[in-house]
Amino acid sequence: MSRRSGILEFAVLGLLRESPMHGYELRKRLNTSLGIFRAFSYGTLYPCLKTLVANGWLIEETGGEAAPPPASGRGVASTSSLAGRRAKIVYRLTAEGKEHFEELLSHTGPDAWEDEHFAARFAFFGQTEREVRMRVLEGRRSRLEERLEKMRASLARTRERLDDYTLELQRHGMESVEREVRWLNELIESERSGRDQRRSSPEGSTRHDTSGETGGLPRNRDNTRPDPSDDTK
Amino acid sequence: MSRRSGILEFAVLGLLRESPMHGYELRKRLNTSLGIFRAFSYGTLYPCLKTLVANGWLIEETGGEAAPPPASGRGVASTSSLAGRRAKIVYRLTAEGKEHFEELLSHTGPDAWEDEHFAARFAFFGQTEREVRMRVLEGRRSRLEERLEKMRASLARTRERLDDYTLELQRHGMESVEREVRWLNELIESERSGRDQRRSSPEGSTRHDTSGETGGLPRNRDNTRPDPSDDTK
DNA sequence: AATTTCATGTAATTCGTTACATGATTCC
DNA sequence: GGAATCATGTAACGAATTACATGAAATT
Repeated sequence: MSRRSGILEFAVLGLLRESPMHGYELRKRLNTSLGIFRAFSYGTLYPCLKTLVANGWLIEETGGEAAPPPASGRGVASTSSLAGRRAKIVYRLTAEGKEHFEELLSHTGPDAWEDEHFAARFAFFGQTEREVRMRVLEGRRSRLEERLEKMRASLARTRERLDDYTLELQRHGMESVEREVRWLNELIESERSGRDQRRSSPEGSTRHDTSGETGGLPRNRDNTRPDPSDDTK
Repeated sequence: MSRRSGILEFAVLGLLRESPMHGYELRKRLNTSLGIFRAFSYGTLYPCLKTLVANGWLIEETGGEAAPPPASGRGVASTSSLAGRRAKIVYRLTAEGKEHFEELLSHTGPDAWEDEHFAARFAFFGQTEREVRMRVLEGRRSRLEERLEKMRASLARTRERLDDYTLELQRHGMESVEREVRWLNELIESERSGRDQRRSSPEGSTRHDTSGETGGLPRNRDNTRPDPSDDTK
């Protein structure tokens, strides 16, 4: 069976949906373009790709002609077409894969509000139905509000017994969560007022500049860990 | 050898240093008092405790293995069945354990600036030498600044190709990191001004006033609340 | 009396990393 | 021709979770 990672599977499917890629590039996109994801290692990625192929969500397209059974008629010639470099194994989403991804997109389990999961969901909001986006945002918010409740309670209970540093750490942690809640509030407000009803095409952006004041933070801790095989190094 | 979790080991040692406890309580402290820690499960905690005992850093104190262990005379031994009642096991730090913990406290490897590790270190700053605190805070800060650099680069590189949501996620992530940097700056400033408040000779007596932080951390506000139980699950 | 909370554990499983191998291509 | 980077994998291990199993104490 292939109860693979969930988040990795989801992200891979989502990225490949935009365009076919080989493993190496995929990993880079995972770490940079979707900055939220922690750096998955090849030891994780490649086996996952195999599983996805085995499930029929992906097919491999080898660029090399050495293989006699290239069954599927693919028009992608080994050279020329792809900007200068030629990859060994290009993964492409199958129809079933696409279907599976859509299904994952619309399925909102209570998993979807957890830190990493939420970030992954959010990263593909461009492909997500508005209704689902709402559910995810609101789910996340109430998850955080729960968390806040506990933190407040704990703080009240232990206030006297702790030293300044511990207290400060808790205070800071709580503030972070509060910020994320505010951020979510703004996003939800945006969705409601119908900011952009988008479709999957990456069109121009209505960016408000990066110095915007939409305080808060989703990706709290554990983002990227140092990685031996890290890019941009 | 037991290259156990590192952070769990560290936290357990640190908590037990303050006072002996049994496993169940330990876990609660891990989740609440030191709110930063993700909720370790019993499946993680108990085996870890065993390892620590095996290493000689802890000893188990069962209700008293001699004959009459009931502590305060109570309905003991009602279970006619032998084997003694299943007693609480209180763990106490041994001298070696204490020594080991001090060693961990003063050792600053590049691990120490990683997210979870850092939080654990910070939580025990009360027991930590000022000099070491400085190293950890500054190490953490430069780790984050590195991170920011990468994020900025990535953002600049991909700005055009991404949709609004992805961009927003990245923006938000960056802001979070920036915010933590500012926090660290304040803390570092506090440490600096807290040191040698009175008549500072660079050396002199190395009194460590672990409790009365003259520098003063940013104070926090009141949150009074009663509260029933809590448990992260 | 029944339920909840306290308390301790184990086995199987999931998720992911490190370290190791290998080779092709590009840049200097 | 040698280094760096691109590219793909595997085996061994690591850390932590879940689900299971047990039982005592306190509450209702």
